[in-house]
Amino acid sequence: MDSINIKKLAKALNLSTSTISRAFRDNSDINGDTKERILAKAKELNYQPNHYASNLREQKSKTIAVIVPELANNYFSQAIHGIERVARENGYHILIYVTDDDYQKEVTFIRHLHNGRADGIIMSVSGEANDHNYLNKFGSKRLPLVFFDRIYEDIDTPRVITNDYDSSFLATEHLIEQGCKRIAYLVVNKSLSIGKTRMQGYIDALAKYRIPFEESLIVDCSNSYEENSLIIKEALTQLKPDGIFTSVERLAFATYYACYDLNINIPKDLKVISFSSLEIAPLLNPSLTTITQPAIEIGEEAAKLLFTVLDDQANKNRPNEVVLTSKIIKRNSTGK
Amino acid sequence: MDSINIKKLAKALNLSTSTISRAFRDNSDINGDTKERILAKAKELNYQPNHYASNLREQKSKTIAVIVPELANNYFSQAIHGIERVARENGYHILIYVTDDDYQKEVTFIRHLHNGRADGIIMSVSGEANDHNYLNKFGSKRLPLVFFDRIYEDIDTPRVITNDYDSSFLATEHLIEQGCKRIAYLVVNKSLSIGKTRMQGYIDALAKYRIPFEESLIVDCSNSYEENSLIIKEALTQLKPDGIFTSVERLAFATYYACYDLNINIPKDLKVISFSSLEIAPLLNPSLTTITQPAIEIGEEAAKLLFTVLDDQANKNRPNEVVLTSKIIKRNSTGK
DNA sequence: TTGTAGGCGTTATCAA
DNA sequence: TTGATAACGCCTACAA
Repeated sequence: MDSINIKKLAKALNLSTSTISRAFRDNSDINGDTKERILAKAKELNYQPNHYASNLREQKSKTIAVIVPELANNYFSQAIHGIERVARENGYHILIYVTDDDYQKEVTFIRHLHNGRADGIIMSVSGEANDHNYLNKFGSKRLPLVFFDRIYEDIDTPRVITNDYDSSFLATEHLIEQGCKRIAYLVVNKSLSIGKTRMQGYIDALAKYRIPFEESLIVDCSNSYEENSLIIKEALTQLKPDGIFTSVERLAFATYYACYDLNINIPKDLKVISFSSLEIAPLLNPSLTTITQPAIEIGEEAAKLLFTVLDDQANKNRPNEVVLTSKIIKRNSTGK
Repeated sequence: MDSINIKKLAKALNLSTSTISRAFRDNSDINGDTKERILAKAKELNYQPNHYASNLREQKSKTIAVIVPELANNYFSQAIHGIERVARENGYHILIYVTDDDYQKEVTFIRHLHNGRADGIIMSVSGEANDHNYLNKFGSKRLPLVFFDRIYEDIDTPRVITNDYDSSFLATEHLIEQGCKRIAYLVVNKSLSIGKTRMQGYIDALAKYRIPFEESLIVDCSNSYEENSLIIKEALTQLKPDGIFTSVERLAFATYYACYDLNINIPKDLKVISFSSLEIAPLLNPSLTTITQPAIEIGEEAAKLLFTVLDDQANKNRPNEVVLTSKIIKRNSTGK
């Protein structure tokens, strides 16, 4: 074995391992010269304290795990970017787990992470329709956990969310002001809290303008591109809406494709607004009116919140909920 | 300390720690009943072998590190998705590092990773203009490393790339066939190998059609959105190209924005083709002709290649280079 | 088939 | 200021 470790470095310098160790720690009593000598030699030999040994000894990993439903999505990649930045600044590393919206994977990941691999978890959940109680099974041993965006309301843990209700209300209102009378709401799973909250804004905005709520205009979509394509085309031809509000970005894309195929003109025949973090929304044909969530900032806030908890296990004086504000950006897809 | 470990589990079951350990390993001699009893109790008590202790003992981490220049980019998030999938299937976890195209960060990450934290590295490089030799400093202790997309040609390590030269040649040829006579090539850093390879295809295609190569039509862009906007607008007004070929996705977006501002009609006044993995290229205004790299597959191949190396340190019978094929998808931005 | 014991590389405690 | 030593939790060679 030719790899370098603290013992070899100690021998090379005629010092003890404890002295070497001290050179790498800040608060230790150590002679300045000795420290420099050690660090110089360490650099020369490419020595770095073994991470696993340190972790084992110190019982922490300086690592946080990020669990997301999907990656090929502007929102989540931006959020991860934000998390990565804050983590890095704090000397932490991030592990990425993608559930593909599979509840079982989420459970497996979370269980697994409780083996000391991570000090904390940031998660956007996948299993709202399932049993969340598995998170309580860990009791006091549960890792610090922060939710963002998609959360379990019945689990008591800090969370970063956006003002979805308000945004949905305003989005619906915007469509109404632009002349829409039959507005369909496209959602991936309406029983999920994020779908529900966003839907409530839609319902209440309709009420404000005394537009009767029609159950059939709530279109429940799936995670499959092909299925959604069929569902949306059928909705467009059967329900004949003049406005569409989609709760997630990819349903807006699917709507665009469907309209291209069906020769429906956006915005003349149909106005479209969507939750989306797509940076090139202005380049779409037509440019897409969006409710834009501050994705990077959400990631940053989630990471900061987690670090607050990590720094401060005892003291519970930390916010339990951070609410960020989304912006409606009006573009041509809802023009007159 | 209320946390569970192998000793407590052993005591709870009146067994020795070695027996417990064996229950979690596949190839060990252990009584079937005992094993079941142990696993059941482990589940009950939420016990999992401590990852850091195992790693320390076994000298491997079952973790691979992925280093990319940026995350908010369809290409890289798709590639990571592919890597994640293959890693997961092999029981590996992935750590993500984003360099923001900063060479120094790359060096720091790589150095750091050599402390045992990861068993291997998959990287798309950031520092082609800099000194790559730092990678050789590790000698035989260097972690198994696989490059994808952006590589250092002078470092001997397996790589996954696409047929960039051919694609560029065909892309340029396509523009010529569509009637372009003055084709500008937009690149982020033309001294980088990926820029160079792609540029050579462009140059050779021009030559085939006896179109004189003009140095000024190579437009060197930056990483800043604002700067690029200025550079591209100036190029459009000064050079008056009738075709633009961009070596990376975001330069195509910048070109679109510039054309909107300058009232240049794509494709009538200017035809645009770009390397891009954007799934919604058909939804752009106008729909964008792309050279689409198989990003997810690239990630998968890179991961597979790394696992080949990990499984097979001694035997050098593994491919050193995997070349995947990109597809040109013709859309309206290069229409007549 | 199960148990005992030593060591993976580090750091904290204590003594020098 | 430095050194010796024990311990973090696990795995494996060896013994029983």
